[in-house]
This record gives sequence, C-alpha cells and structure tokens, in this order.
Amino acid sequence: MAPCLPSGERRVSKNDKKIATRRMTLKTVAEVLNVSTATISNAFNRPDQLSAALREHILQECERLGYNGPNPAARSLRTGATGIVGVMLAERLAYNFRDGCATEFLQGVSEVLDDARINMLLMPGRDDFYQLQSLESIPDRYIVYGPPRDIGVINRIESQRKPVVTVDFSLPNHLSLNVDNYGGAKQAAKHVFSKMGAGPVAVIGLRLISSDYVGRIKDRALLDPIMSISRQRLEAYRDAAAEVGIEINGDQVWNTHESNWADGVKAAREALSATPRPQALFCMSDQLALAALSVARDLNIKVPDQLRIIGFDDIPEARRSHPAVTTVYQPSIEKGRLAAMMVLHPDRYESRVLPTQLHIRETG
Amino acid sequence: MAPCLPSGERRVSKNDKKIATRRMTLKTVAEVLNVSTATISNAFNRPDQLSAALREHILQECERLGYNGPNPAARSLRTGATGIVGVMLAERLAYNFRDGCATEFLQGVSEVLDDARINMLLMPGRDDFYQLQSLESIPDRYIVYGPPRDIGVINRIESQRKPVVTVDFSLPNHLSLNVDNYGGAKQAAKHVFSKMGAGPVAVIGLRLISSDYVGRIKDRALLDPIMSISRQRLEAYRDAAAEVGIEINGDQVWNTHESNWADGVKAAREALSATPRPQALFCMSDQLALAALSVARDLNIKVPDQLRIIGFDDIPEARRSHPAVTTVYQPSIEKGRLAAMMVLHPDRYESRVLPTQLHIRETG
DNA sequence: TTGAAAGCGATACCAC
DNA sequence: GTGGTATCGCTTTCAA
Repeated sequence: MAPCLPSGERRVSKNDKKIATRRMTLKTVAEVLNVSTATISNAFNRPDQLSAALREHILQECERLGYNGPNPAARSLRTGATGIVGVMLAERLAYNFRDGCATEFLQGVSEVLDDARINMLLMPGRDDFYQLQSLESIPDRYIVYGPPRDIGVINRIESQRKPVVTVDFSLPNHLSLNVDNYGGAKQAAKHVFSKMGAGPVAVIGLRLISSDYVGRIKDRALLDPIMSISRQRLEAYRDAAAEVGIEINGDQVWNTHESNWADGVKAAREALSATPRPQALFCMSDQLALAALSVARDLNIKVPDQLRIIGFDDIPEARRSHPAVTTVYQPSIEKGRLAAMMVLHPDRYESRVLPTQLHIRETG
Repeated sequence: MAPCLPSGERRVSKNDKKIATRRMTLKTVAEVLNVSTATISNAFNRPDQLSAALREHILQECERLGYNGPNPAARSLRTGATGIVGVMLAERLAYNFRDGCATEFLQGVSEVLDDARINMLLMPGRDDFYQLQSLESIPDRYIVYGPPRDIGVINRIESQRKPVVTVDFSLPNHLSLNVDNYGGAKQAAKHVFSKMGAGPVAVIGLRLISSDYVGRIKDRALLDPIMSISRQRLEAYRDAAAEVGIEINGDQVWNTHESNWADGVKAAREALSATPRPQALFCMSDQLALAALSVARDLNIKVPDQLRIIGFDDIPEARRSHPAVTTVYQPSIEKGRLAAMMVLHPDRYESRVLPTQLHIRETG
C-alpha cells in the first residue's frame, strides 16, 4: 500500500515505524535521536553533563515520542534506590483512615513529602504482606507509626539498613519521635481530681491489651509501657489517683479496640452503669470522649456537674462539641511533619519527645 | 588469623563467609543451597514446579540466611508487573487526609486491597511529580479519584494501557464509578423549597471554579459539569429553584476551595450577611454545613425556623450534631470498596452510578 | 561531550 | 523436577 518514497523520506518512515511499533525505552529514544543512551540518561539525571540546549532538545523529543522518563524498576534495580518513603502502619490501612489522630499525622507527613516531590508508600504492619516478596525493599527510608502488629516486619525493615524513624514508640539505634503521654495524662487527671476531689472514676482505654476485646480489663495482661502509649497514659491516671489516695483497678478500666463511636459507646454505657457510678471518665481519645458524652446525654447525666469527661488528642470535633471537651492536646500534624523531616535528614535531628498540653474546656 | 581447618570445615566456612559477606540474592542463596536459581525462584513463585518438601526446605533456609524473597525491582523489571494499585488523587495528598469523604473512600479502597494483600500507592495529581521519572509505570492498575489537577497525568496513565477506574468523573474507554449527584441535590433542594416556599437562598459550593478563591462566584467561569460533581449539584439546586419560580445567580453562590471549617465559616458569614438574608443554605458538603450551622448559632439565627441548612455526603458528624444536619447520603466507603473491586476485576464490572439518598433531619 | 559495555536481581524458556 | 542462559531497562565507568 505504501507508495515508494525517496530515501530521505524513507529514513523518516523507518524512524516513525520505530516510534509506532516499539515500546519506548531509553535505548529506542537514543536510536531515534541518534545519540548514545548515556546522553539520554544524563539529560534526565545529570543536567551538568551536557549542554542545556541539547538537554532541552532531548527532553522535548522524548515528550513528542511518548517517552515519559526512565523506568523506575530498571533505575532502581541499577541504583538500589527508589526515592520512596515507606510509612509503616501498625494495623490495617483502613484503620488509619478512620482515626482522626492518624489522619492528622498522615496529613503532616504527606505535606512535607509532597513538597519534596517524594512518594510515600503506605504499608500494613502485617507479616503476611511481605511473605513471598520483599516489599520492604521498595522504600529508601521508613517512618514506622506505632509498633507494628507483627514483630517480623520490624526485622525485615531493620535488615534493610535504611534510615528509620519510629513514632509513638522506640527502637534501639533508631531515631524516635514521641509525645509526652504520661505528662499530659497526669496533668489532666490531676485537674479533674482538683475539681471533684477523691471520687470514683473510670478509664476508657484504647488498645491496652493485644486482643480486640471491648470491656473491663479486670486482671488481663496489659501491653508494656515501652510499646504502648495507652499504657503510659493509664499509669499517669493511676499515679494521679494515688496522689489523692484512690486506686484505679482493673474493674474500673475498660478496653476498646478502636478509637471509634461504637466502641466508645459500648464502654461508656457499661462504665456509667457501674456501682458506684463514676464521677469522672478518663478517655484515651477524643473520639471515645465524644461517644461517652453522648451516652451521658442519653442517660440524662449532667456534664460536668454529675460527670467529668476528659479526652486525649484534641481533634477539631472536641473543640466544637457542646459542651466542648476538656482534653490533652498533642501536635499530631506537627508530629507527622517532623517525622517526615527527620526521616529525610536523619543526621540533622535527634530523638524527641514533643510536649502535650491540657486544654480545659467544659466537660472536665 | 583464621586457623587452618580440615577441608570439610573449610567448605562450611566458605558458605558462612558467603552468608556473612554478600548481600543475599536469589543467586547466592542458590549457591549456598546447591540448587539452581530457577529452583529458588520457583519455590517463591510456582509451588507446583517442585516438591513440597524441597520448597519447604528452601523457604526455611532462606529465612535462616536472611533472604526475604525476590527483589521487587528486579522482578518487576523482568515481569513488567508489580502488583501495586495506584490511587491517583486529584490534589495534594494532604487534602485527602483532611476531608471526611475522601478518607472514607480511601478506607473502602484499602479494606479491599488489604484483604487481597495488594499494596496501594497514593499518587498526587500534579505533573511535576512525574516529570523526570515515569512513576506512573509502577502500578499495574489505577483508581483515579476525581479529575487530576493536571491533565498531563491522565495522558501518562493512559499511555500505560493498564486497567483504570475513574471515580466521580468519567473518561472515554474506561470504567467509571459515579454517584447520583444531580438527583440527590435536586431532591434535597426540592424538599427545602417544599418547606419554606420560594424564598431567597444561597449556595455554599465547593471547588466550582479552578482557582482557590473563596467568595461569591458572580460571573466567574465554572468548571464543566462533566468533570465537576459540584457543578452537577449546583445545576440541580438551580433546577429545583426554577421549579418554584426563582433563580439562583452568581451573587447567591459562594465558592470554597476546600471542604473545611475555615472556608465554610468564611463563606457562611458572607452569605448570612447578604440582603435579603437567605432563608436556606445549600451546602455542598456536610463539613461546610456544619460550619454554617455554627455561624448561624453565633449570629443567633434559629435553625431551621429562620434558616434551613442542607449538606451533602452524610458524614458521621452530620448525624451527631445538634441540631442534626439534613443531608444527602452518598455511600463513600462502599464507593471505595467497589472501586477497588472494579479495578481488580475490570471484566466483571460495568460503569455505574450509585444512588444517593436524602436524609431529612433537623436543619432543613 | 559521547559511545561501548558491564551488571543490578530476577524470570522463564528450553533442554535435560 | 532441575539447570543453563538470554533478557528486562537503566546507570555508570572508562576511553575516545
């Protein structure tokens, strides 16, 4: 079908065929443009290795030819780096999209990474995800947000010998970023006791034990304070109670599995039907406190007159609710930003504990 | 330093040295175990190609040697696949962690992907992210959530010829998943007019124009209904208004850039100080409606007696607020789940429009 | 400034 | 069921 063309035309036609037929690679582009592969590579990776004009020309031609830049798999195989930051989450991913505190943290992380043009890979903390392939080798650096459910993934990450920043827990020989859970919780509890004196209290805890049980912890084994921020908060509540001469035992502490409405309502309902009824509820998240507040309303219990409620985190809803929730502020977004900066420049930072701050509002 | 050992020992020593010295690759493992590389590869990828006993042995040895499985870069270079699903977001990542509707969507997506042991890569919809490397070649399939800010990334994705599911907008030749924005918005507006008759109204819109301007749209150019769910909702409000004989013009429509408290407060404040004051506020998200509600409270305007407010999305806070917000429910989590299933099995699904549903509560 | 060539780590075909 | 080997696309040294 194709008419016979003069040789000049034929050459173009040959190139066009190359363009139409093959998938574009650095090599085909080099052939079409009649330069070496090294030159194309340099155009993308080392602007200083060739003239600005040539680089510009190459980049334009690549665009025209539909070559979008070096293949990341090949590049990363060659260089051993991907430029991706892994964000290892303690649980399933879905949980982190549900929890206000986690999303604020991720927001902070993504702000910094986005600005730096760095991609982030969200990784679940479950072993089965990494079993048959070493997914953990994709990122160049890691932010580990909370102790992963399966300890195996920690080993996999450590064996990579890449920069790691742990958040809300610590690992030997790695940068860590924590928040003053104990101090904040203690201050809040002391405030409550200073208002109400030594009365009965209950704690609505969050993942104090490793199962998904929701209810009184009684004498169940609790997670270690080193790995569990909730445990740190619990000890603070207990110490504050001890200072006014009362003891918080396992019958007055509820466990929830997730910081959500349903768990909060269930725990608060149980706690508020205990005898004697608690005069204060120490909740380990604002979400739980908000749920407790709604239960109190249903039960016609006046807050704060008959019941004081304190939360933790200081999410926006805590401030906006009526009555507004007294809570311990932690800088979640800032924590995310800082974690990202730390992992990008490990040498410029040291491990830190960020301050928390009691925000006294209407519920406690 | 090493003492002279009998040859049997020496062989072990040689292997140990291999173990200690080299980074583990499929090849070194094969050498140490004295089998071929193909066999190791098969142990990980094709259990049927070797005896169960041998496979078990190999897997155990790999674990002992600290070989965590095939390198994803090398594997993906060879096979052309990564098993990763890309979730392309319209804007910066941070925005999606801030917006209740987006996080619900992501929650749905991640539930399905997590269960399927598939990793997801969140990708910003900005061109500059992909400029010097074809990051878009990493995922095997794409969910595109809302029209990307830069149209260039669409081209990059399309040139990959991989399964694509678009959400909240459509692209020729790709599966799409939408929600009945027009129907829901119209039903809500009609409900409001049926209650209050033909009075002055205002619209608090969300990204109706492409800039980050917050204020009256007046006669600014609006985004096309094909690409903008907000525009679809606006047309629905207008049509419902027309049915009772009133017109909603650019002076009665506010634009916000983000569905957040600050933008909502600003727009609502302006809208409620207009003359004549609107008797109804049609808000394009619950977050905006909640902000408007709080402004009304500040201004001592009785809701719903003096002002009706309707939202969109039906996020949990809408239900829990006092008064509870009348809104249009859209199945965000389900939308996420479905998008994930569609992208995993494109052949089993067709493009769909999910129904929305008016939830009449107290504000409108 | 450019070109040739080695090799990153794995897979899959084909022969045994 | 196992072993040899070409190849995926790129980066980088070295020499020209």
